[in-house]
Amino acid sequence: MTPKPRRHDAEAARADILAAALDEFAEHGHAGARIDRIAAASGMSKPMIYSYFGDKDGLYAAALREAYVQKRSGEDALHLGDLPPDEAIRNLIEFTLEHYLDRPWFVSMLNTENLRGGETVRAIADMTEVQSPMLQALRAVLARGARDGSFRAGVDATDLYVTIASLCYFPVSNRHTLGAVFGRDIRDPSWRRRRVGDISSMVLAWLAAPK
Amino acid sequence: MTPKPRRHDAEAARADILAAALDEFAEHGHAGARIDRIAAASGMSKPMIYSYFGDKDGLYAAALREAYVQKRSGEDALHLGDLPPDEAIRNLIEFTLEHYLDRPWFVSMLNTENLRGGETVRAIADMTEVQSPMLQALRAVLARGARDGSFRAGVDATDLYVTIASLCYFPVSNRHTLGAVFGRDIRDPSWRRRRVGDISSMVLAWLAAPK
Amino acid sequence: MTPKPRRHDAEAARADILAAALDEFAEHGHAGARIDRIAAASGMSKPMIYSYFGDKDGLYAAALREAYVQKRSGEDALHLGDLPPDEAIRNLIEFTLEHYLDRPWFVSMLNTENLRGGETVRAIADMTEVQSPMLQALRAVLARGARDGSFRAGVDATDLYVTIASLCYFPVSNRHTLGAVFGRDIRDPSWRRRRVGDISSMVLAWLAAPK
Amino acid sequence: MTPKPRRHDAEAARADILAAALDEFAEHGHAGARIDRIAAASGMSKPMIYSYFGDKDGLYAAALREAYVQKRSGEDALHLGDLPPDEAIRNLIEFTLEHYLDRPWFVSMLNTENLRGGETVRAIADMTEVQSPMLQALRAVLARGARDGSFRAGVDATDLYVTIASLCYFPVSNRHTLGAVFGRDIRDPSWRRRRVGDISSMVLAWLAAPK
DNA sequence: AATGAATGAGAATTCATTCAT
DNA sequence: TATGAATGAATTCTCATTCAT
Repeated sequence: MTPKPRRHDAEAARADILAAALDEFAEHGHAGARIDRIAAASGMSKPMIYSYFGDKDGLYAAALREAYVQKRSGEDALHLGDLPPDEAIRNLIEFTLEHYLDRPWFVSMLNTENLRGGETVRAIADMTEVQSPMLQALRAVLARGARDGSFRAGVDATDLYVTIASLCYFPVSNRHTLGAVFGRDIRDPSWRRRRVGDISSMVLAWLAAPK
Repeated sequence: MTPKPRRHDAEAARADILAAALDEFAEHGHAGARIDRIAAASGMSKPMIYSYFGDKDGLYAAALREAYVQKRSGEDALHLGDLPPDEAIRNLIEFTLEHYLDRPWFVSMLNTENLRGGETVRAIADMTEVQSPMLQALRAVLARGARDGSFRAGVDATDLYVTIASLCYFPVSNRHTLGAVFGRDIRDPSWRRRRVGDISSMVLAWLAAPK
Repeated sequence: MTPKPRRHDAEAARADILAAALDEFAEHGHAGARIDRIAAASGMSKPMIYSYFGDKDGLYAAALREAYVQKRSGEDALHLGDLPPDEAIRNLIEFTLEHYLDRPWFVSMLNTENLRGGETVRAIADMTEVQSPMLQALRAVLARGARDGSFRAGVDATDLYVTIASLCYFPVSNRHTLGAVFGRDIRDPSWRRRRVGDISSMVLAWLAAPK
Repeated sequence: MTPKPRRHDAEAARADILAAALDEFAEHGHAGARIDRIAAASGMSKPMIYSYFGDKDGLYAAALREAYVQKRSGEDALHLGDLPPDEAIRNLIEFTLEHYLDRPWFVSMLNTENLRGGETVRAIADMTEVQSPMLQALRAVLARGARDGSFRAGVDATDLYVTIASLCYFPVSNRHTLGAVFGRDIRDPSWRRRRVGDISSMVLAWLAAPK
């Protein structure tokens, strides 16, 4: 009768819960998410969840944060600094769209949080920090592009980031309404390919144009 | 306390309920919306709401439809056909952004519906029809532009619409997360002005470019 | 513009409502009955119903009374006094079973009222009176039978009535549970025919037996 | 006021709820039953009830089933096989009447279910099975009686069962209307005694008669 | 330490009944 | 007067959260 080996692995438990929470909040929104389902999906008991995350809002905040963290780690892997300016932009665009498409919970979490008025992002102290490396990298790319003449000067990195995000986000975020109203779905590979091309050329033209 | 006098006007009642519902669903999402609050805000009793709209889902569907209908009536008022092609595009962009900004419930309703997987838009039979006049108008504008040389040929109207919507939607839809993460808010008039300019020039450049 | 001829026929309206109420209460019981459905089925507006019958309980009481009244008028038509004793009994049995089967609301109303503890029958002042003609007729039949030797003396009319009612009521009242549990249904003509025979012979044997 | 201590015993909780439900449904019918009252009577919270039984219908079905199960366990205890045929019948009659009288919820549940059209019994898969032991026992008794000459041959066990049930059920089921209309109540001991005698002699005469 | 069992505080929905025209 | 419109007061059912073992 050896005692059942305890899975003293608090880290893994936390991660399991978080993953399940991300899915649940993304799929149902904040109000629609169910702690019961998160427990079932993560294989943890509800009291465990509460002991790790305090309450539903705490869990939600952790999930939201996790979404940002994962996005950032993807962006880090791009190594924009190693590429020629226009290729860096093209890669960023492609990565952004892929990321949105492959991780539906990211877009959904942002939607959910914005629906809620941003209460929670604002409360997560270090959010700005999570994004700043990307902005810095972008700034460097813009500077290099300006220097080598491929971009005009004076482009704001945040504006650029917002532009790219806008063009990639909307067709993913709104894919259901677009599908119903226009019969268009970003997941259709041919439209998607064309769209990536259009977005890239649009953004690069805008960066190039001697306004 | 004298009891509130009962008004007998079905049409007005329906409209009041719908307006309140639009606000409520937009502000809290589908699951977070409360019939109680809609009743209070519209000045109607809950049973009336149920008698007019069946159930929460029915009310939600009516509100979503109403959002689209109002958008369309704004688009109709643009009379794109009466303007030179590039001005038509500029006007459409400005209108789109204004509309999103002035009627926060529109963007929120779309977000909510997409969060829900589009179940409801798909069920509203005539949704495609609501949008088609805009597409036809755009097609005409594109044709005129191609004829007079200001636009290249072969641009798809839906692509154009999606592009404009993307660029206008994201900064509004995501204003809270953008605010927290980048300190940028579309409602800041100066950024907004610059943004409209950027969007217009970007779109027009893309339409003009002999790809 | 001749004025729309008013249907000054309060009697007919009352009767329509009552018929609909009988069906509704019988089919759904007291708590399950819906005034809305009664209004729809009778073609009368709800305020009309209230003005005629006061409230739901008033309507229920009226419907219950109506059920008894109709039963009695059927019994009156039997003219038991004109038949030889054993034939009178046989006719009564047959009539009772037919009546139960053909007017499902009768059995259902009795069930409903008993489920409610008889509160309402007790409140309907003249209920005893409704039944007494039948009892008197039965008493006469029993007396004639005793005199001509076909029945034993000393049989109580109420006991006889209860016996007959018991045997006819149960297979109708409980037809659904009997159907599910025994696969027996009184509406199957062959079982029904046999059953009437069995009941008759059982009752007559019991009346005949010099105990 | 100290909070009620929570008991942790699923089995007992289920049983308590079921007992309370049986009383409630029997006393008020399906539509008239109140989950609130069942919760109060059983000392459980409403959510527990829902977690054990799903919804009101589920609870009702469980209660109905329980009524049948308890009846059957009473029947099993009769050991009809150990008694001379006529005594077996007499015992069954007495048991049946007693059971109906002592457990008012049994008759009421059957009434309620029949009022509802038997929807639920039909859905309870194994209902037929619950009754078949009784039928088999009766068949054996009839066979023995036929063999030893006390009963005629060819009597159908189901018919016999229905006959006995009819005679015992009606005065109990309809005790309130009978009381109001005839002033007769089965709970009056002297009538009851006479009635049991009458029923027994009637049934035995019917079984004996060489038709 | 883990978790099955439990619940308070809502939330959607219904229905007998009454206004107000 | 007749009735479409309206609602107070339940009622069923849910869900985040906490016991108690």
